[in-house]
Amino acid sequence: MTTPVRTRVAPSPTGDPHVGTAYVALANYAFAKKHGGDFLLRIEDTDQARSTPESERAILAALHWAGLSWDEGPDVGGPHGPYRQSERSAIYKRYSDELLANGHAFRCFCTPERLDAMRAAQRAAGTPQKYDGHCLAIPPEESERRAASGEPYVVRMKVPESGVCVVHDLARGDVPFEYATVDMQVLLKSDGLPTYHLANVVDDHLMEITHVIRGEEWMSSAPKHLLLYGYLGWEPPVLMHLPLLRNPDKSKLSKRKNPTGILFYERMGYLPEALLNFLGLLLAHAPEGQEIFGLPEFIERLDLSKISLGGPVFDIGKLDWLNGQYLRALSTDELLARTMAWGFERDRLVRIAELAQSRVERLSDLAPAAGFLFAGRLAVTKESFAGAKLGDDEMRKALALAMWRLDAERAFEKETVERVLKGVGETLGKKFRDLARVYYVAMTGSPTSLPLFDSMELLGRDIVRERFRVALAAFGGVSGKEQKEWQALQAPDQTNGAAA
RNA sequence: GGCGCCAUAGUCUAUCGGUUAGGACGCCGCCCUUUCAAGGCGGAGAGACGGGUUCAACUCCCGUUGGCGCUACCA
Repeated sequence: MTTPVRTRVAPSPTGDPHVGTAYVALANYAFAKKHGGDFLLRIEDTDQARSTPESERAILAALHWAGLSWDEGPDVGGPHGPYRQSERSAIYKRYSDELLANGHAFRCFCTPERLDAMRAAQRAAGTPQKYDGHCLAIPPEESERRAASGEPYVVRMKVPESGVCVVHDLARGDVPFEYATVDMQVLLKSDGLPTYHLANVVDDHLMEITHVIRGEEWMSSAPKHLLLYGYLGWEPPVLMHLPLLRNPDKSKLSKRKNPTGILFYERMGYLPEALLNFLGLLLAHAPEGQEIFGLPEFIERLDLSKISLGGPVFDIGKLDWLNGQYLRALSTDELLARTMAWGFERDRLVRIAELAQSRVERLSDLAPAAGFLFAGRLAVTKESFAGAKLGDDEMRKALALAMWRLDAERAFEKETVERVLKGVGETLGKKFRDLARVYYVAMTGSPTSLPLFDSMELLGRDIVRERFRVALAAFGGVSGKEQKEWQALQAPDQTNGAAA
């Protein structure tokens, strides 16, 4: 081993921490450790519109909760920083300029409208959809002049017109791609920030990443990346594409069909070591039995070149079994300590007691009244909703809109919940009073319970989302068509005072 | 549509030319047990299809079908 192995996970902070991120992180972490190398975490926040600091914090916290740690990263620092791409703009610009100067890239002044029209025409003609090279013909001087005059442009990479790019994948072997099918990817957006492709290649090189282990969705951009390494005169890392986690119906794991948030599993009461073990099972399987193992053993048995390439279904049933095994292996003291830390902290108990106090007549009433706050999924059926003043479709709509709109909120305090739920009432033209019963049943399992908004805050976003999903499923779910129609329903205007 | 990846039971997988195709989850049954779990024991259940290559194919090759991904100034 001449150069030390270095791997990384590079999440984009655009949403809730995803189990897929933990899966990729685990593979990278274990691979690096197996070879005595370093694992680092980099934040890919070049999408200004969608990236948020809250999401970044949540992702780091969730990965730490899962039991993963990194040698370098935005929170722990390191010699190759900064580890947040938004803080590295000048670096990308420099290489973009170099590519421009070398003639490996060119400025493209095409408007979004022209590109749309171009794609529409290509679709109609049935030809491959890719950039047509319109701005390739612009002479360098003119390109310079137009850029200097302030005309908006992007930088695109050039791609050979013919020939084949062979991608060496650690698990799949050689995968050939015709250059003719590779698009002239945008490297630098008109806002001056890089796209994933440029930032990724530059950072992986500068951070001395030796093995890029990432999701299979990147497979088809590998030729672009390899081309960039070549243009920049750099040695490309070893590539390895991991199969994607799937829903039970084999589609790519999505939160519409499944809980995908790491924090959901935490709130459901899964142990991090069980979740990691479960993910590890999808990456390295023991020939004979022995499915329960910790990180050290996992590192030892991992062999990415032998990984099973079919996308594995994220089988929650198996996770349940595994988690049960871990729970039973705990001493009673440990089990109790873990349970207390998980959902019975004193502060939380105090809040619950405050909510319940006016509703109890005996001390024995308290635990039953608050039970739903300590449960995971509720056993609600369509019958649970009987007695509401709304029709089935109205209830489904009320449930679905609340779920989607809550998803879109950054915060999850009771005020947020109240505003959103009441807003749904306005949208539907219903008194919130009539909607409330539906929400009570979905959230607490009963039409009468502790105050709704406080309870939802206490439950937390992940459990709330799952309860909405379960309630909706009890009604048969929402069709794709309905989803489109309903999401188009105007949310109450924030300017009309509701937010004040 | 184009390009690419993938294909063993419902699910996760072992096998790397010669096996009664092994294990785990789930399911079913039995045992244990005041119930229910847990635990123990047992059972049902798989090589997508069609061609090759070979003495021999789940395993290698080709095709078909199916699933998935990519096809953005998102990652």
